[in-house]
Amino acid sequence: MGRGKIEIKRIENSTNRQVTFSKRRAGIIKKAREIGVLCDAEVGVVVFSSAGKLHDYCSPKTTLSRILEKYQTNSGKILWDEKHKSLSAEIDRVKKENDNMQIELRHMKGEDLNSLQPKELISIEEALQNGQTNLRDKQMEHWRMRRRNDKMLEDEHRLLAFRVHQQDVELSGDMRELELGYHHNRDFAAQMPFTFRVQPSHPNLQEDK
Amino acid sequence: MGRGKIEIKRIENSTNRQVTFSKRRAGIIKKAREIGVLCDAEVGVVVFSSAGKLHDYCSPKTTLSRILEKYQTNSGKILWDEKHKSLSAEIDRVKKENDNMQIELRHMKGEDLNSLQPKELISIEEALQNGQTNLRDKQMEHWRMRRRNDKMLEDEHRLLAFRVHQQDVELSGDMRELELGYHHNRDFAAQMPFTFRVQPSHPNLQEDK
DNA sequence: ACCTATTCATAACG
DNA sequence: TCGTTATGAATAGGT
Repeated sequence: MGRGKIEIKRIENSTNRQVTFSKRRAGIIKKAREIGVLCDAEVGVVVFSSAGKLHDYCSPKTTLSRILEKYQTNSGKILWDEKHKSLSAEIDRVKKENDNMQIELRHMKGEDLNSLQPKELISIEEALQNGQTNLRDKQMEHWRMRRRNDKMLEDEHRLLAFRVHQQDVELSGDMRELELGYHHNRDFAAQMPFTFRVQPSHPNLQEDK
Repeated sequence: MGRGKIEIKRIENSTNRQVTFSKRRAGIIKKAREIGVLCDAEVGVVVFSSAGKLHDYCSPKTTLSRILEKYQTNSGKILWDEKHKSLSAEIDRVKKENDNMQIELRHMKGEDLNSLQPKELISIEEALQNGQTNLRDKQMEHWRMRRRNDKMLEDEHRLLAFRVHQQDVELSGDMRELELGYHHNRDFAAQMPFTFRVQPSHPNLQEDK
């Protein structure tokens, strides 16, 4: 049907194939709808284009799930049971993995050791030792980083304190200059060392709490 | 298409309906097959007649199960029955449990510690310490038990050695008694203390090898 | 099931 | 993707 007869074989021209797909898909779904109405049938259609795009139809008053459930009941055939099996197998697999890990974890915590051989105990001991070593390294790292941060903070505080002090002095210098006509070439450097010795726990420089 | 146009509404005549169903069903399935070949598509069709009879088609090189699985993946729609849902939920649950355990286990082994806070590191440290304590207790217990077993074995060996010696003496006594007419009331007790001091590694008392 | 007049679906093209 | 159209396919009604 069409301007020429066509052979039923894969259409190589991709554009043509796509067009034909659209038209025929619409045709099938129309037919499905019609048979549903005319013959009071339940119909479900699922089509994937070669590009993987999904199209489906399902007669009204029902759902694909229900149709498939009915399919399963009526055909008595697999469909879901296969899926059931694979799901169950998956559960078993994961649970087993789970059990093994649980056992290992218990052993690491020093539980359920009664059934173990001395050799096995030794390998656990090694694992624990190893874990502890790694852990301590990490803690040391944290500690160092923290100290470094503290140090930087401390330095920063000193700098800030110095600047604040510098401004104070400058201001009061200006004030006096204004009020009393003082010269402003006072020696700030003389006051620097003092200010520069702010302690880490300087009460006036509280951090976020 | 036919000798007259028909309205798309339920065919009341049951015979007609049945005939039309058969014809159109065949038509749909033919079309499904054709679109599968022409357009390289995957197609699944399920039809129930009003009488409840099942008919289906599925493009070759696949199965309805697989198509439906793909359907579920692509549409996000759920066409699972309750049993599947619960199985899937179970899988998710167990997998999550699994992941958590894996993480804990890694931590115990001193791996993947970078993301942890010092506080968390400390609790892991405690767990490791605890595990080690328990483990050492158990090892100590093994050690003690082994010592105890050795001791018992040793005692048993002494006893056996004594009995063997006793029999030797008894036999040789009998022999002499037979051969030389000796009396058999010799004092075995005098030899007991000596025999009783068999060393643990007594060369003459090899166990099963 | 088969037949066939008729309607429908659609291939090719714009 | 959409509209048109010539043509082959599907099928309603009858046997």
